[in-house]
Amino acid sequence: MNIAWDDLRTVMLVVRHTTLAGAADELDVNYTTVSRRIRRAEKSLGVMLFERLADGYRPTDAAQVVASHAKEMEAAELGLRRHILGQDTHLSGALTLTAPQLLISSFLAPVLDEFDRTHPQIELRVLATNDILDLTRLEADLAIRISPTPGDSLKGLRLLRQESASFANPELIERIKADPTALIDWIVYDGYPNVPKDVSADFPNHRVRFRFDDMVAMIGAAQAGLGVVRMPMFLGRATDGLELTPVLPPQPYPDIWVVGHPDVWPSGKLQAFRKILISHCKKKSGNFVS
Amino acid sequence: MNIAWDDLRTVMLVVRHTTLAGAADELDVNYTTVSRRIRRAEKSLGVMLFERLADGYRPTDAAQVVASHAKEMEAAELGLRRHILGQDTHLSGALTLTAPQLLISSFLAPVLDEFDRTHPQIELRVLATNDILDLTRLEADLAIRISPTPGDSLKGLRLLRQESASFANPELIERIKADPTALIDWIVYDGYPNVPKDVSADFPNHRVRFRFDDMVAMIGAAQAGLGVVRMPMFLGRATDGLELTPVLPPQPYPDIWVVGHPDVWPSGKLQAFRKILISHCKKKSGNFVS
DNA sequence: AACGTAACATGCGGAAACGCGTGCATATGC
DNA sequence: GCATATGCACGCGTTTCCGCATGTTACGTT
Repeated sequence: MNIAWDDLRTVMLVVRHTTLAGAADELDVNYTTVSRRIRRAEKSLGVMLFERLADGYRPTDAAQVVASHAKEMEAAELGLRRHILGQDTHLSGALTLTAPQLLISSFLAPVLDEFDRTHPQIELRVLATNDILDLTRLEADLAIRISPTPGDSLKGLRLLRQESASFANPELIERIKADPTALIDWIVYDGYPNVPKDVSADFPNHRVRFRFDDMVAMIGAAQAGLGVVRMPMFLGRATDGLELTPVLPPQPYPDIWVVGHPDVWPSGKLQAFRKILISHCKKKSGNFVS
Repeated sequence: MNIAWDDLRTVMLVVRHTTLAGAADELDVNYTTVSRRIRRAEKSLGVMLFERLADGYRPTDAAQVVASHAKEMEAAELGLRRHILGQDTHLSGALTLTAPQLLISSFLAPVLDEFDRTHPQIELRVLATNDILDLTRLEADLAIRISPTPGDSLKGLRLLRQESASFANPELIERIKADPTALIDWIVYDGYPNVPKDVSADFPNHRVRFRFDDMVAMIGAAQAGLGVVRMPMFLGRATDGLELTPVLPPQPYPDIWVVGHPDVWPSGKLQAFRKILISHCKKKSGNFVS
């Protein structure tokens, strides 16, 4: 009654993906191998783990139990890997960073450039996504986030306090200036689907003209003059064809943080990155407030 | 940066055994394989794990870290195996039982006999030892113990309440009877190295003649007439050549329990064994008290 | 109805992992 | 001081495991 730990891991991944092929991808082996490992696991445990169906493997109750225990094992493995990463002082090898796309293109690019020049031995991988990656699972080593807090069980440093304001293309701004009482069109983000509350009393008439789920698209629409956009100060300033308009006076906006898992935080590579990042933020902090 | 779980397990076992050969035994592979797995683990983790010394592998700090996380993984694996065992209703396959040697030879043998006749498909493995095996680690499925409680986090049933008393060989008993005031020689157990406190007032003079660390040897000495022994009632009664003597009146003694891990407890095989065990205990309970 | 897709099953050849035997170093015992 | 035991390193032959190519089945589309 001895069961190979790798087979338990394989069972877990098949339960998670519901297909041999999916599990095989994550394991970086052929799905045939996954099939054989499942068979071996069933034999060692003396329990049927999956019903073989045309559209995939359906886990039995026993497989769910195996998967839940394997998940605990995986958590321990991740803990180990984080610990080893955190103790690693070498300034070489891979470093994975994640940040919102717009923050990278409009602000972080120089940091990446300087970091790569300073530490050419470190291969920096950047995951530019608005998704919140799971640093506990090491989906990334370090994240730069726009958020009021660093998040549960993560360590963080506040890099920048920032404000938001309203931006539009110059022609639209001229029109508004010419007649402040005319109806002002807004382009708003799905997350905050209304006209901002604190608009200036000088501009009494507003309506939502478009709602977008993507900030890049909103920027394009604003550049085309389709309306006024509320966005972080730094982003409006960094975007060609947009200018500040006093329709919405500057107001608080979630801060920019660099966050990481406490286990990984002390790593030499992460320290090195934070050093360059922080010095860059100090230099540029003026761009983020009025 | 992908590490095979079986390699982590192997590192843990080498840390635990300090030698390749020891780990290999437990893994049931050749020690050459262990050596190769260690090397592979060091390569995947990018860390030295052991100093190769003449008398074994000495773990580095990194190996201790690996081992401690692998231990968490092992705990999860054991949890899984216990759960599967506990859900198993088949009345076939292996069942491992542990009990003190003397309890088996003097009382439990008929239970084993009846169980084997009733369930010939179940291969019963009996670990006759005074050591407290770790049921959490599945060193045994079920234990019969002489103890005041079932023990931490284990489930248990009290099988029998019992008393102890003093026994000696018939000639010695005659001599004591002839002169109750003469000096009485005791053979005592290392765990309780003095003459019992509650000896009868009719026999005022005692001394410890021998101390033993093994009950079987004590019985032999008592049979040879070397002294009086305090032992559980059932044991004295079941031993040829010993008889009850009133030097020490019957007094409380730790109860006999059957204990198991709660995860494993519901298993069909365990239920079947307990059923036979309990009915046997009910029949024989008179042997255990005065 | 024919076709395409997305699953898994199966058979085969090659690569990787394994076990065994041997050799070397160090400690232990007579 | 020599024999023995224990523990690891290394090389070789074997077994096992794996990836690839192909076959099969179910489902959906045209």
